[in-house]
Amino acid sequence: MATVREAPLVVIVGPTASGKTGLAIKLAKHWGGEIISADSRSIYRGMDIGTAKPSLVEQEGVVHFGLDLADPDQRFTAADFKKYAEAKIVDIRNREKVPILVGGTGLYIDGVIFDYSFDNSFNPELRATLQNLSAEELVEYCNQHSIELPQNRGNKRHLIRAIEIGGINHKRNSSLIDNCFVVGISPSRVELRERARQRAHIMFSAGVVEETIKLTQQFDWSLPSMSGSIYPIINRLLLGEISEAEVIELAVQSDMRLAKRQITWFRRNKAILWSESAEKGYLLASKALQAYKAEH
RNA sequence: GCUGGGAUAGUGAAGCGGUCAAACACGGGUGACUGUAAAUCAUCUGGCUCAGCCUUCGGGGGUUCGAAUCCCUCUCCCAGCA
Repeated sequence: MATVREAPLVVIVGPTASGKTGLAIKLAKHWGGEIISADSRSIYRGMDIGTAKPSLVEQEGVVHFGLDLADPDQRFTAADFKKYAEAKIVDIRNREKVPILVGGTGLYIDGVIFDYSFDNSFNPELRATLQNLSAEELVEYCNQHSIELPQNRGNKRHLIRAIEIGGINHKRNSSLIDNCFVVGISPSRVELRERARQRAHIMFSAGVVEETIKLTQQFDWSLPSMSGSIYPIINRLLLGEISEAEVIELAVQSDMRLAKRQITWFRRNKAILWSESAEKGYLLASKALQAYKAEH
């Protein structure tokens, strides 16, 4: 019987506005943990309020990694995140703390916990050229070059990626990495909607509009980092197209759609221990950590 | 009170005698997605005992083989005149 020397990797997943962040901080404070955020938007510097990034005050003194890793005009990928997170996990464990990976970006999470082998080819010129072709033409291209097609033939982005790597990446693991457990928070849709609405209001009083203005002065809307989040919606307010009340509605709507995609992604993961609330998720994670601590 | 315009599925909006359960957009559901992923895409969206059937196009009544589409009437909206 090999004894577990290292702390387990606690993973917390769930849709946006499910209360993951608060739960992770509570866990970290109680069990001596440090947090690694797995959120494809919180990695950007200067995008704080609009991405619901926990402020220093909200972090309650808990060490947070995964925040402010790149500028909005820098390229940062799931593979970059994987490398970064793995290093941090080692680092945290070396200091005998509990690593807590928390986030809603499924690809980031799975990259780490299923040890994805990302294909490192990246060809910006090819992408730019291919971008001018229609989905049908891209499918035709794949057929001519006998490149395996992605599931959705209407998805240009996936089609271009398939051409770039010469097919579909089939290196899949179905089992989790060792010494790791995953807790999923899945509140009801009504509750999520309510939380999203409250959050949108808070963003306004915290100054998202000012933050958006600052971002628009520095960055182009065509950047990947500038898509999604609440920023494009606020921009419509700045352009006088919609009112603040409409911004709230649209923000809630886009959050709910995001939540749906996140839930769909995570549902595939059979290893997740689901809880309908952050409170229950806390209990679940604590139980597992208790077992680990007992061995020490 | 008179004269014109209008009432269509969750919302907006086409249709203007048959091929209409009714275009399209939005909203909503489901799903895909291993180096853009808060992205990108697919699919469904009146009901049902679902290759068929049933109930819909403000209400009621007609015309017609056949109406959301034509006529009459009622109700409610909007514009102009009183």
